Amino acid sequence: MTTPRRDTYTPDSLLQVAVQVFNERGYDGTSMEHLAKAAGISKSSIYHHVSGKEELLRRAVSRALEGLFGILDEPPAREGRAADRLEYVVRRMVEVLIAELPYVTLLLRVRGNTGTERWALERRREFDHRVAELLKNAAAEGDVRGDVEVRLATRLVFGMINSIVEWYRPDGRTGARREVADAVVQLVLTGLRG
Amino acid sequence: MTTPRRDTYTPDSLLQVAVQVFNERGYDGTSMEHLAKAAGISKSSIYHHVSGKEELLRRAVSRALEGLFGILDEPPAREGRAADRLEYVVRRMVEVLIAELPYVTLLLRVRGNTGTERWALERRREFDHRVAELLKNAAAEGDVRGDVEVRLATRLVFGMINSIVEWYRPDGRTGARREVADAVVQLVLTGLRG
DNA sequence: GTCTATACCGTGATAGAC
DNA sequence: GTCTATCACGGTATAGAC
Repeated sequence: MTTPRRDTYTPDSLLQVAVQVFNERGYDGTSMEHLAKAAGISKSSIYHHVSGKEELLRRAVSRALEGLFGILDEPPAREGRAADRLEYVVRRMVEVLIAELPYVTLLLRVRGNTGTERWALERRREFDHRVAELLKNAAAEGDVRGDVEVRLATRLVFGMINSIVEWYRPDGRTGARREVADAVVQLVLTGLRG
Repeated sequence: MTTPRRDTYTPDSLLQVAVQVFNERGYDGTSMEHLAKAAGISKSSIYHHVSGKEELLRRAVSRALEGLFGILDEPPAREGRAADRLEYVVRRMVEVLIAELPYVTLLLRVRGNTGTERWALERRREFDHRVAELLKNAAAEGDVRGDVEVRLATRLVFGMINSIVEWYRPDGRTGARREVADAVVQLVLTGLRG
Protein backbone atom coordinates (compact mmCIF):
# COMPACT_ATOMS: atom_id res chain seq x y z
CA MET A 1 0.00 0.00 0.00
CA THR A 2 3.01 2.31 -0.13
CA THR A 3 2.69 4.86 -2.87
CA PRO A 4 5.48 4.09 -5.30
CA ARG A 5 7.80 6.90 -6.36
CA ARG A 6 5.97 8.83 -9.07
CA ASP A 7 7.69 10.85 -11.75
CA THR A 8 4.87 13.37 -11.73
CA TYR A 9 4.40 16.10 -9.19
CA THR A 10 1.89 16.50 -6.43
CA PRO A 11 1.41 19.88 -4.78
CA ASP A 12 3.42 18.54 -1.84
CA SER A 13 6.36 17.15 -3.80
CA LEU A 14 6.48 20.37 -5.77
CA LEU A 15 6.39 22.31 -2.54
CA GLN A 16 9.46 20.44 -1.36
CA VAL A 17 11.41 21.67 -4.37
CA ALA A 18 10.03 25.20 -4.21
CA VAL A 19 10.80 25.71 -0.54
CA GLN A 20 14.40 24.73 -1.10
CA VAL A 21 14.78 27.30 -3.86
CA PHE A 22 12.96 29.96 -1.83
CA ASN A 23 15.43 29.42 0.98
CA GLU A 24 18.44 29.64 -1.30
CA ARG A 25 17.43 32.73 -3.25
CA GLY A 26 14.88 34.33 -0.98
CA TYR A 27 11.17 34.30 -1.80
CA ASP A 28 11.20 37.59 -3.70
CA GLY A 29 14.44 36.64 -5.40
CA THR A 30 12.90 33.47 -6.79
CA SER A 31 11.08 33.58 -10.13
CA MET A 32 8.74 30.96 -11.54
CA GLU A 33 11.51 30.30 -14.04
CA HIS A 34 13.86 29.41 -11.17
CA LEU A 35 11.27 27.05 -9.76
CA ALA A 36 10.64 25.47 -13.16
CA LYS A 37 14.36 24.82 -13.68
CA ALA A 38 14.71 23.31 -10.23
CA ALA A 39 11.65 21.10 -10.69
CA GLY A 40 12.65 20.06 -14.18
CA ILE A 41 9.32 21.09 -15.70
CA SER A 42 8.12 24.21 -17.46
CA LYS A 43 6.73 27.31 -15.80
CA SER A 44 3.23 26.66 -17.02
CA SER A 45 3.26 23.11 -15.69
CA ILE A 46 3.67 24.50 -12.21
CA TYR A 47 0.35 26.26 -12.57
CA HIS A 48 -1.29 22.90 -13.12
CA HIS A 49 -0.43 21.94 -9.53
CA VAL A 50 -0.70 25.22 -7.65
CA SER A 51 -2.37 28.53 -8.27
CA GLY A 52 0.90 30.42 -8.19
CA LYS A 53 3.93 31.42 -6.20
CA GLU A 54 2.01 32.68 -3.22
CA GLU A 55 0.15 29.40 -2.72
CA LEU A 56 3.49 27.66 -2.40
CA LEU A 57 4.47 30.16 0.27
CA ARG A 58 1.19 29.72 2.11
CA ARG A 59 1.47 25.94 2.15
CA ALA A 60 5.03 26.15 3.42
CA VAL A 61 4.48 28.55 6.29
CA SER A 62 1.27 26.74 7.27
CA ARG A 63 3.21 23.55 7.72
CA ALA A 64 5.81 25.33 9.84
CA LEU A 65 3.19 26.98 12.02
CA GLU A 66 1.33 23.72 12.55
CA GLY A 67 4.53 22.15 13.82
CA LEU A 68 5.23 24.96 16.25
CA PHE A 69 1.71 25.36 17.64
CA GLY A 70 1.52 21.57 17.98
CA ILE A 71 4.17 21.80 20.68
CA LEU A 72 1.91 23.83 22.93
CA ASP A 73 -0.73 21.07 22.85
CA GLU A 74 1.64 18.38 24.03
CA PRO A 75 1.01 17.39 27.68
CA PRO A 76 4.47 18.34 29.05
CA ALA A 77 3.92 21.84 27.72
CA ARG A 78 0.66 22.11 29.63
CA GLU A 79 1.29 20.46 32.98
CA GLY A 80 3.69 21.08 35.84
CA ARG A 81 5.92 23.92 36.93
CA ALA A 82 6.25 26.76 34.43
CA ALA A 83 10.05 26.45 34.37
CA ASP A 84 9.80 22.77 33.43
CA ARG A 85 7.20 23.47 30.78
CA LEU A 86 9.43 26.22 29.42
CA GLU A 87 12.42 23.91 29.22
CA TYR A 88 10.28 21.35 27.41
CA VAL A 89 8.99 23.88 24.92
CA VAL A 90 12.48 25.24 24.22
CA ARG A 91 13.76 21.73 23.54
CA ARG A 92 10.80 20.85 21.36
CA MET A 93 11.11 24.11 19.43
CA VAL A 94 14.62 23.14 18.45
CA GLU A 95 13.46 19.66 17.47
CA VAL A 96 10.54 20.88 15.38
CA LEU A 97 12.65 23.58 13.81
CA ILE A 98 15.14 20.95 12.69
CA ALA A 99 12.53 18.37 11.68
CA GLU A 100 10.73 20.95 9.52
CA LEU A 101 13.85 22.95 8.73
CA PRO A 102 13.10 24.31 5.24
CA TYR A 103 9.53 25.22 6.13
CA VAL A 104 10.41 26.96 9.38
CA THR A 105 13.30 28.71 7.67
CA LEU A 106 10.93 30.20 5.16
CA LEU A 107 8.49 31.19 7.89
CA LEU A 108 11.19 33.03 9.80
CA ARG A 109 12.24 35.04 6.77
CA VAL A 110 8.83 36.31 5.77
CA ARG A 111 8.74 40.12 5.61
CA GLY A 112 5.11 41.15 5.21
CA ASN A 113 4.78 42.32 1.61
CA THR A 114 1.74 40.19 0.77
CA GLY A 115 -1.39 39.12 2.61
CA THR A 116 -0.02 35.65 3.15
CA GLU A 117 3.14 37.05 4.64
CA ARG A 118 1.28 39.33 7.03
CA TRP A 119 -0.88 36.43 8.16
CA ALA A 120 2.24 34.39 8.85
CA LEU A 121 3.78 37.21 10.87
CA GLU A 122 0.64 37.52 12.96
CA ARG A 123 0.57 33.81 13.79
CA ARG A 124 4.23 33.96 14.73
CA ARG A 125 3.57 36.78 17.14
CA GLU A 126 0.77 34.71 18.64
CA PHE A 127 3.16 31.83 19.24
CA ASP A 128 5.76 34.15 20.74
CA HIS A 129 3.22 35.49 23.20
CA ARG A 130 2.26 32.02 24.31
CA VAL A 131 5.88 31.23 25.13
CA ALA A 132 6.40 34.60 26.78
CA GLU A 133 3.54 33.73 29.15
CA LEU A 134 5.41 30.61 30.15
CA LEU A 135 8.54 32.59 30.90
CA LYS A 136 6.54 35.13 32.86
CA ASN A 137 5.04 32.41 35.02
CA ALA A 138 8.43 30.82 35.57
CA ALA A 139 9.72 34.17 36.78
CA ALA A 140 6.70 34.61 39.05
CA GLU A 141 7.39 31.18 40.53
CA GLY A 142 10.97 32.25 41.20
CA ASP A 143 12.66 29.80 38.87
CA VAL A 144 14.00 32.45 36.50
CA ARG A 145 16.16 35.49 37.25
CA GLY A 146 14.30 38.72 37.88
CA ASP A 147 16.90 41.22 36.67
CA VAL A 148 16.16 40.72 32.97
CA GLU A 149 12.80 41.82 31.67
CA VAL A 150 10.58 38.91 30.58
CA ARG A 151 9.74 40.37 27.20
CA LEU A 152 13.38 41.07 26.45
CA ALA A 153 14.50 37.62 27.60
CA THR A 154 11.84 35.94 25.48
CA ARG A 155 13.00 37.77 22.40
CA LEU A 156 16.62 36.87 22.98
CA VAL A 157 15.85 33.22 23.60
CA PHE A 158 13.73 33.08 20.46
CA GLY A 159 16.56 34.75 18.62
CA MET A 160 18.98 32.05 19.68
CA ILE A 161 16.64 29.22 18.77
CA ASN A 162 15.48 30.66 15.47
CA SER A 163 19.02 31.39 14.36
CA ILE A 164 19.57 27.64 14.02
CA VAL A 165 17.95 27.78 10.57
CA GLU A 166 20.83 29.97 9.41
CA TRP A 167 23.46 27.27 9.73
CA TYR A 168 22.01 23.85 10.60
CA ARG A 169 22.27 21.37 7.74
CA PRO A 170 21.24 17.74 8.17
CA ASP A 171 24.07 15.24 8.15
CA GLY A 172 24.21 11.51 8.65
CA ARG A 173 24.93 11.62 12.38
CA THR A 174 22.10 10.37 14.52
CA GLY A 175 21.97 12.43 17.65
CA ALA A 176 23.06 15.65 15.98
CA ARG A 177 19.63 17.10 16.64
CA ARG A 178 19.81 16.00 20.23
CA GLU A 179 23.20 17.65 20.60
CA VAL A 180 21.89 20.96 19.30
CA ALA A 181 18.80 20.79 21.49
CA ASP A 182 20.95 20.03 24.54
CA ALA A 183 23.27 22.93 23.78
CA VAL A 184 20.39 25.36 23.41
CA VAL A 185 18.75 24.23 26.64
CA GLN A 186 22.07 24.47 28.48
CA LEU A 187 22.91 27.94 27.14
CA VAL A 188 19.41 29.27 27.67
CA LEU A 189 19.24 28.06 31.25
CA THR A 190 22.78 28.44 32.55
CA GLY A 191 24.76 30.34 29.92
CA LEU A 192 28.33 29.97 28.71
CA ARG A 193 29.78 29.67 32.20
CA GLY A 194 27.58 26.67 32.98
CA MET B 1 30.67 75.70 9.67
CA THR B 2 27.82 73.25 10.19
CA THR B 3 26.36 72.05 6.93
CA PRO B 4 22.80 73.38 6.91
CA ARG B 5 19.98 70.98 6.08
CA ARG B 6 19.91 70.65 2.31
CA ASP B 7 16.79 69.77 0.37
CA THR B 8 18.83 67.92 -2.22
CA TYR B 9 20.21 64.45 -1.83
CA THR B 10 23.72 63.24 -1.28
CA PRO B 11 24.58 59.57 -1.80
CA ASP B 12 24.57 59.22 1.98
CA SER B 13 21.25 60.88 2.69
CA LEU B 14 19.72 58.87 -0.11
CA LEU B 15 21.24 55.74 1.37
CA GLN B 16 19.49 56.47 4.63
CA VAL B 17 16.12 56.42 2.90
CA ALA B 18 16.94 53.39 0.76
CA VAL B 19 18.14 51.23 3.63
CA GLN B 20 14.93 51.86 5.50
CA VAL B 21 12.85 50.71 2.55
CA PHE B 22 15.12 47.71 1.95
CA ASN B 23 14.57 46.64 5.54
CA GLU B 24 10.82 47.02 5.32
CA ARG B 25 10.28 45.25 2.02
CA GLY B 26 13.42 43.19 1.67
CA TYR B 27 16.13 44.08 -0.85
CA ASP B 28 14.67 41.95 -3.66
CA GLY B 29 11.17 43.10 -2.83
CA THR B 30 12.16 46.75 -3.28
CA SER B 31 11.95 48.33 -6.73
CA MET B 32 13.51 51.59 -7.84
CA GLU B 33 9.95 52.88 -7.97
CA HIS B 34 9.55 52.11 -4.27
CA LEU B 35 12.77 53.96 -3.52
CA ALA B 36 11.73 56.93 -5.64
CA LYS B 37 8.39 57.21 -3.85
CA ALA B 38 10.06 57.02 -0.45
CA ALA B 39 12.68 59.61 -1.38
CA GLY B 40 10.14 61.90 -3.00
CA ILE B 41 12.05 62.10 -6.28
CA SER B 42 11.79 60.26 -9.56
CA LYS B 43 13.48 56.99 -10.41
CA SER B 44 15.87 58.61 -12.84
CA SER B 45 16.96 61.18 -10.25
CA ILE B 46 18.23 58.37 -8.11
CA TYR B 47 20.65 57.41 -10.86
CA HIS B 48 22.15 60.87 -10.62
CA HIS B 49 23.41 60.04 -7.13
CA VAL B 50 24.22 56.37 -7.32
CA SER B 51 24.90 53.91 -10.09
CA GLY B 52 21.95 51.73 -9.16
CA LYS B 53 20.31 49.55 -6.59
CA GLU B 54 23.32 47.40 -5.93
CA GLU B 55 25.55 50.36 -5.09
CA LEU B 56 23.12 51.29 -2.37
CA LEU B 57 23.35 47.77 -0.99
CA ARG B 58 27.14 47.83 -1.15
CA ARG B 59 27.39 51.14 0.68
CA ALA B 60 25.03 49.92 3.37
CA VAL B 61 26.69 46.61 4.13
CA SER B 62 30.14 48.23 3.99
CA ARG B 63 29.14 50.61 6.71
CA ALA B 64 27.83 47.76 8.85
CA LEU B 65 30.97 45.69 8.36
CA GLU B 66 33.22 48.63 9.23
CA GLY B 67 31.38 49.04 12.49
CA LEU B 68 31.69 45.38 13.41
CA PHE B 69 35.34 44.91 12.43
CA GLY B 70 36.16 48.14 14.23
CA ILE B 71 35.30 46.41 17.49
CA LEU B 72 38.13 43.93 17.09
CA ASP B 73 40.66 46.77 16.85
CA GLU B 74 39.62 48.33 20.15
CA PRO B 75 42.18 47.72 22.92
CA PRO B 76 39.85 45.83 25.32
CA ALA B 77 39.17 43.35 22.52
CA ARG B 78 42.89 42.70 22.12
CA GLU B 79 44.28 42.65 25.64
CA GLY B 80 43.67 40.54 28.72
CA ARG B 81 41.98 37.23 29.43
CA ALA B 82 40.04 35.76 26.53
CA ALA B 83 36.85 35.55 28.59
CA ASP B 84 37.05 39.27 29.38
CA ARG B 85 37.77 40.15 25.77
CA LEU B 86 34.83 37.99 24.73
CA GLU B 87 32.51 39.73 27.15
CA TYR B 88 33.69 43.09 25.83
CA VAL B 89 33.17 42.08 22.21
CA VAL B 90 29.67 40.72 22.92
CA ARG B 91 28.70 43.97 24.60
CA ARG B 92 30.17 46.09 21.85
CA MET B 93 28.49 43.99 19.17
CA VAL B 94 25.13 44.81 20.70
CA GLU B 95 26.05 48.49 20.88
CA VAL B 96 27.27 48.69 17.30
CA LEU B 97 24.31 46.69 16.06
CA ILE B 98 21.97 49.18 17.69
CA ALA B 99 23.98 52.27 16.70
CA GLU B 100 24.05 51.15 13.06
CA LEU B 101 20.75 49.30 13.24
CA PRO B 102 19.40 49.68 9.70
CA TYR B 103 22.77 48.98 8.09
CA VAL B 104 23.49 45.89 10.18
CA THR B 105 19.93 44.68 9.66
CA LEU B 106 20.44 44.75 5.92
CA LEU B 107 23.80 43.02 6.25
CA LEU B 108 22.29 40.19 8.25
CA ARG B 109 19.55 39.57 5.71
CA VAL B 110 21.75 39.33 2.65
CA ARG B 111 21.26 36.02 0.83
CA GLY B 112 23.99 35.79 -1.79
CA ASN B 113 22.24 36.31 -5.13
CA THR B 114 24.64 38.99 -6.42
CA GLY B 115 28.37 39.56 -6.22
CA THR B 116 27.95 42.25 -3.60
CA GLU B 117 25.87 39.92 -1.47
CA ARG B 118 28.39 37.11 -1.68
CA TRP B 119 31.19 39.47 -0.71
CA ALA B 120 29.18 40.59 2.31
CA LEU B 121 28.56 37.00 3.37
CA GLU B 122 32.26 36.24 3.15
CA ARG B 123 33.22 39.18 5.33
CA ARG B 124 30.59 38.17 7.85
CA ARG B 125 32.03 34.68 8.06
CA GLU B 126 35.45 36.25 8.62
CA PHE B 127 34.13 38.24 11.55
CA ASP B 128 32.40 35.19 12.98
CA HIS B 129 35.65 33.25 12.89
CA ARG B 130 37.49 35.99 14.73
CA VAL B 131 34.96 35.86 17.57
CA ALA B 132 34.94 32.06 17.57
CA GLU B 133 38.69 32.19 18.21
CA LEU B 134 38.02 34.29 21.27
CA LEU B 135 35.52 31.79 22.59
CA LYS B 136 37.90 28.94 21.89
CA ASN B 137 40.64 30.61 23.87
CA ALA B 138 38.28 31.36 26.74
CA ALA B 139 37.38 27.67 26.83
CA ALA B 140 41.06 26.69 26.76
CA GLU B 141 41.67 29.02 29.69
CA GLY B 142 38.87 27.29 31.59
CA ASP B 143 36.53 30.27 31.80
CA VAL B 144 33.84 28.76 29.63
CA ARG B 145 32.01 25.44 29.98
CA GLY B 146 33.49 22.52 28.08
CA ASP B 147 30.33 20.49 27.47
CA VAL B 148 29.10 22.63 24.58
CA GLU B 149 31.13 22.66 21.40
CA VAL B 150 32.81 26.00 20.70
CA ARG B 151 31.58 26.25 17.12
CA LEU B 152 28.02 25.51 18.18
CA ALA B 153 28.12 27.94 21.09
CA THR B 154 29.49 30.70 18.88
CA ARG B 155 26.68 30.26 16.41
CA LEU B 156 24.04 30.33 19.11
CA VAL B 157 25.49 33.42 20.75
CA PHE B 158 25.67 35.18 17.40
CA GLY B 159 22.09 34.12 16.80
CA MET B 160 20.96 35.74 20.01
CA ILE B 161 22.83 38.98 19.35
CA ASN B 162 21.91 39.27 15.68
CA SER B 163 18.25 38.65 16.40
CA ILE B 164 18.08 42.06 18.05
CA VAL B 165 17.63 43.64 14.62
CA GLU B 166 14.32 41.80 14.30
CA TRP B 167 12.62 43.73 17.08
CA TYR B 168 14.72 46.61 18.46
CA ARG B 169 13.34 50.01 17.56
CA PRO B 170 14.88 53.20 18.93
CA ASP B 171 12.80 55.06 21.46
CA GLY B 172 13.40 58.16 23.53
CA ARG B 173 14.71 56.34 26.60
CA THR B 174 18.37 56.92 27.24
CA GLY B 175 19.87 53.74 28.57
CA ALA B 176 17.68 51.45 26.54
CA ARG B 177 20.72 50.33 24.60
CA ARG B 178 22.59 49.72 27.80
CA GLU B 179 19.72 47.66 29.14
CA VAL B 180 19.72 45.43 26.06
CA ALA B 181 23.50 45.04 26.14
CA ASP B 182 23.36 44.13 29.83
CA ALA B 183 20.64 41.55 29.22
CA VAL B 184 22.56 39.92 26.40
CA VAL B 185 25.77 39.76 28.41
CA GLN B 186 23.90 38.31 31.39
CA LEU B 187 22.05 35.69 29.35
CA VAL B 188 25.11 34.72 27.33
CA LEU B 189 27.26 34.28 30.41
CA THR B 190 24.88 32.92 33.05
CA GLY B 191 21.59 32.09 31.30
CA LEU B 192 18.02 32.49 32.42
CA ARG B 193 18.65 31.05 35.88
CA GLY B 194 21.28 33.68 36.62
C1' DG C 1 0.36 16.44 -17.06
C1' DT C 2 3.30 18.74 -19.74
C1' DC C 3 4.48 21.57 -23.43
C1' DT C 4 5.21 26.12 -26.61
C1' DA C 5 3.69 30.53 -27.37
C1' DT C 6 2.26 34.65 -25.72
C1' DA C 7 -0.31 38.40 -23.12
C1' DC C 8 0.56 41.94 -20.17
C1' DC C 9 2.80 44.39 -16.72
C1' DG C 10 6.55 46.03 -13.71
C1' DT C 11 11.46 46.05 -13.57
C1' DG C 12 16.20 48.47 -13.70
C1' DA C 13 18.22 51.69 -16.37
C1' DT C 14 18.95 55.54 -20.02
C1' DA C 15 18.07 59.82 -23.08
C1' DG C 16 17.52 64.28 -23.26
C1' DA C 17 14.73 68.54 -21.98
C1' DC C 18 14.58 72.06 -18.44
C1' DG D 1 19.36 68.08 -9.87
C1' DT D 2 15.19 66.78 -11.32
C1' DC D 3 11.91 65.68 -14.60
C1' DT D 4 9.04 62.90 -18.50
C1' DA D 5 9.35 59.54 -21.83
C1' DT D 6 11.03 55.43 -23.19
C1' DC D 7 13.77 51.14 -23.73
C1' DA D 8 14.81 46.18 -23.33
C1' DC D 9 14.08 42.68 -20.30
C1' DG D 10 12.15 39.45 -17.19
C1' DG D 11 8.18 38.83 -14.15
C1' DT D 12 3.61 36.16 -13.28
C1' DA D 13 0.18 34.05 -15.39
C1' DT D 14 -2.84 32.11 -19.29
C1' DA D 15 -4.29 29.76 -23.87
C1' DG D 16 -4.52 25.89 -26.21
C1' DA D 17 -2.13 21.91 -28.56
C1' DC D 18 -0.62 17.24 -27.59
